[in-house]
Amino acid sequence: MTEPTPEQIEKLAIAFERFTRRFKVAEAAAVMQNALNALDIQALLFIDDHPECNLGDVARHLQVALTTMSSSADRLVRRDMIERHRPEANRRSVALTITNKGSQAVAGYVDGYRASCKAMLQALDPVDQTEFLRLTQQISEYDD
Amino acid sequence: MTEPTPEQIEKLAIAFERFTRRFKVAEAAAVMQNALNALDIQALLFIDDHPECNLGDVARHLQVALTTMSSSADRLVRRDMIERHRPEANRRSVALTITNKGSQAVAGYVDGYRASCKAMLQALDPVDQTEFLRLTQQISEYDD
DNA sequence: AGACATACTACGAAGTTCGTAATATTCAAT
DNA sequence: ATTGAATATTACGAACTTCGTAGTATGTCT
Repeated sequence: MTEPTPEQIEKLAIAFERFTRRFKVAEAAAVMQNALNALDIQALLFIDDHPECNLGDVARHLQVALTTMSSSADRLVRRDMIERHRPEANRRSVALTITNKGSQAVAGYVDGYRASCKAMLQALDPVDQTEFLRLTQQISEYDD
Repeated sequence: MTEPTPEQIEKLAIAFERFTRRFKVAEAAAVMQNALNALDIQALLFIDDHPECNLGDVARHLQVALTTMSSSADRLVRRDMIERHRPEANRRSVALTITNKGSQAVAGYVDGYRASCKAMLQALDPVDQTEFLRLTQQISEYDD
């Protein structure tokens, strides 16, 4: 692994700052659409991916206090996005599952995210598209 | 300008999700360090880039209500990160300038951001580094 | 059964956002 | 020079979010 030059890092920082703005805008739009805040959306995405997970799991993943997650769950339940229920196996915990309405919200968010990804790829010609994809994957798999 | 395939989009979405997490963590760390919230940090970055700017400029750029920006400026002034003063040219407005302490906070944030960029580039060999940089710049310049 | 750990909820304090209204200043006519 | 409208910000308060403390219910271990 060779050290990237400061100039390269600088250029990447500028470019990255610019194209991640697109994603922030997309996320903000998703927030507006369902009147959910950023935390609640992230929680919903996690619950969608981890059915029957409990509050502690989500709080740990999102690095917020347990009570904060409890409030978030309250809001999501109130909006019919998720359901709480006590599993017989361990009745101290709550199992969180997504509802149809919650799934739709997730789908909406994911669509927005994909649209941003698509817009990025469309800036490139086909050869560069596959090249960019390869490099991006390599970076995402490289765990320091 | 060819349509990317759904598979490509899907793969990019997954990879992108993963490597942007690094930036979120870096930003969260910056927030912790100075006990500033995300809005205040973004405001500080803008003020650093636009000395003598006024509240409206910042509010418009960050897409928040003017009153929200006023509160943010209160907090930044209270923490000695910026200074407000009334320019003689137009005494209705306030000119915002960064202080030494504010500059240090910006430098800390920028360092964190660059470190993330560097970590990304280090996942690639030198040839791919320049290639990735080229593609990233091309995307950031497209449709702006 | 008792002691302790686990998983969550209730409540309240502190902080953030933003709408409404008020203030100060500038500009443009009259 | 004065009035009126436009501009730029601040004061205030309502609604909401986060999180710490304390409490409840359940599980585990001896």
